[in-house]
Amino acid sequence: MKERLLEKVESAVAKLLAEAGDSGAAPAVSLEVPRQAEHGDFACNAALVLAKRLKQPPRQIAERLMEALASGDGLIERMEVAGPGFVNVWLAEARWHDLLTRILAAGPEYGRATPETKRSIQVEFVSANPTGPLTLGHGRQAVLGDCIARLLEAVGHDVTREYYFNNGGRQMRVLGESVKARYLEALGRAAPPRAQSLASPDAEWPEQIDGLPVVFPKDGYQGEYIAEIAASLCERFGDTKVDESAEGLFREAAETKIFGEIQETLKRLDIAFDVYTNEKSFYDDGKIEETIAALRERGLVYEQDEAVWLKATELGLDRDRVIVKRTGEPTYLLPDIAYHRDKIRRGFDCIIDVQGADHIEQFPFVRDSIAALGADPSRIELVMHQFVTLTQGGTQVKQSTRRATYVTVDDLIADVGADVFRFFMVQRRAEGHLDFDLDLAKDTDWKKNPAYYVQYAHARTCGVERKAGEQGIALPEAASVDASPLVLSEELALLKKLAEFPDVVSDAAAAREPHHIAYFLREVAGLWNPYLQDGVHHRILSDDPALTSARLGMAAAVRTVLANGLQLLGITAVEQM
RNA sequence: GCCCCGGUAGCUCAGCUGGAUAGAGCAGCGGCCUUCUAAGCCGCGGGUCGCAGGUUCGAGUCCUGCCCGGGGCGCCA
Repeated sequence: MKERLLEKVESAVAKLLAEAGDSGAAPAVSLEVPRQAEHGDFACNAALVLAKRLKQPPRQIAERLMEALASGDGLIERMEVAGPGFVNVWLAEARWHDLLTRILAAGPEYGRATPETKRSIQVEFVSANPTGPLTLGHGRQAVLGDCIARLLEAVGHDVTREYYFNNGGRQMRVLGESVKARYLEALGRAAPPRAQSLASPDAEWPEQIDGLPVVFPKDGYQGEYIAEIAASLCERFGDTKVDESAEGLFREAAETKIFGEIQETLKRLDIAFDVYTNEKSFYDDGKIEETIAALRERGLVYEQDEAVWLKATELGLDRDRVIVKRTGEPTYLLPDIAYHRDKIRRGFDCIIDVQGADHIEQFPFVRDSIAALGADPSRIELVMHQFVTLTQGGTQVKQSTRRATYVTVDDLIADVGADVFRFFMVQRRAEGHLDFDLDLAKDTDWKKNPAYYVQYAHARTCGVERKAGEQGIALPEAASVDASPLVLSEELALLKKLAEFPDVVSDAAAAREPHHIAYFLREVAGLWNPYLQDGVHHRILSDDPALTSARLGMAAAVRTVLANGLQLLGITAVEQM
């Protein structure tokens, strides 16, 4: 519909340019759905864009554009020149009625697209190290990354979801030490540090308490889950592992257990990764050495203060960075460069890193380093997101990662369910802070909850269709539905809204911004729920068979769009509530 | 001090890569509705789009400077 109109506009523009003897490339013109319905179904800015090229007042060009657009093909109902030189266009009602057939025929495919060039895209997200349960920040990233992946799939690309985690560094060593300390404490071989010592990094830290050594690391993981892992080791092994190193059994036991739980959490959110990559593998297969050698060959590496540095200033960055510490252990940066190099080599056309605001500083170093090693940096994108705050009863809920007194993704899923969780996490644009309103999310009467509002619109539609079935009314076939009885303004408004869906999807995919889908669905539900509710002025199931059939067709079209949109957000399109 | 992200209605936020009179939900107030599934409809109030310049036919949107909030600036990840 819009495409047909756009084609007409483009050829009209070409005609005007040709008449003016201008053989240059035609400028990009847009067709927008105006904010106000009085401005037509579409507003075209072509005359404004052309004004300079043709050296004529925009309104005058708009008049000529209208003449060029006028033809008897039944697409356009009427046009007007408005404002500074917009051409407002109203399409013939019958064209909107055609749309209904198209939506019903497309079904689950409506809104999906086939790209001009199919690309292979990797989306890396979550990537939390297995040191504890997923936090709300991870939860936001999980939903964001998965929705971006779903959008890219919907517009026809090959998508790989990947999770990268670090299981080699200091963090994991501290994890092992924390578990071992709790193990020894459980066996009475060590004393737990005092609460006030744990509360603050500056607090006093006695080496012994009541004659027992304090072995818990100062920056150890304080969460209850650590003690639970230790307790299960006690149960399995008794005191036979007191001499085992923290690096070995304890670290591995913790990693296995915690990573398993993270995967369970992701499963609850209906998120499945295709590939898990860990840092250790790059040590094992020599990619770390290879990367450092390549950087060295490019003259980007030097040694100073017994450490190995990356000469990032030579790449135009603001400072150099250590890539191998004095201890001989690489920093996080080096494996990250090796990892991204590996991604490029795996042949993805596009690599999308989804990262939290605390990680973004790292990105230019990685990107510019692998660019220096010959990779095309335009193939790597960063999608950044800000943190999540939790509000309950009008005040912020305090989160402390250090003390492990934070609300986890699992906690919230248990409270509000995966569907509401996903909706709330994806409904804001990523660059902004996200305020998770717990009261709203778990509102039991569901009056204000936007997630339920959309789901309900879908369920309610299914309800009407069920009722039609009970009354022996056949649901219309896509090919045979006659939508012409749909003449009410609210019905046409709905059809026009549904027509926007494919554009909304492709724009959201191109911008990597799934929140547009959430807003769009809210708008559709905002038109549809009132329509259904007002069963006095317009009932779907009426005495008039033609009208009933048309309205059932519209209901099916709305249901289709809601279901397809919810699918893009990974939210269940429930049939009954 | 430097870098990144925000600042739009009482609150939480959209604003489609520069378009017309800046929108939604919630909260408040006043009416109506009782239904195909409850969560419905209409109206009202509420805004110097952080501030000041600039770019142009046109700026919430782009540029510059400043103010406020968050995050970062490690031989942590």
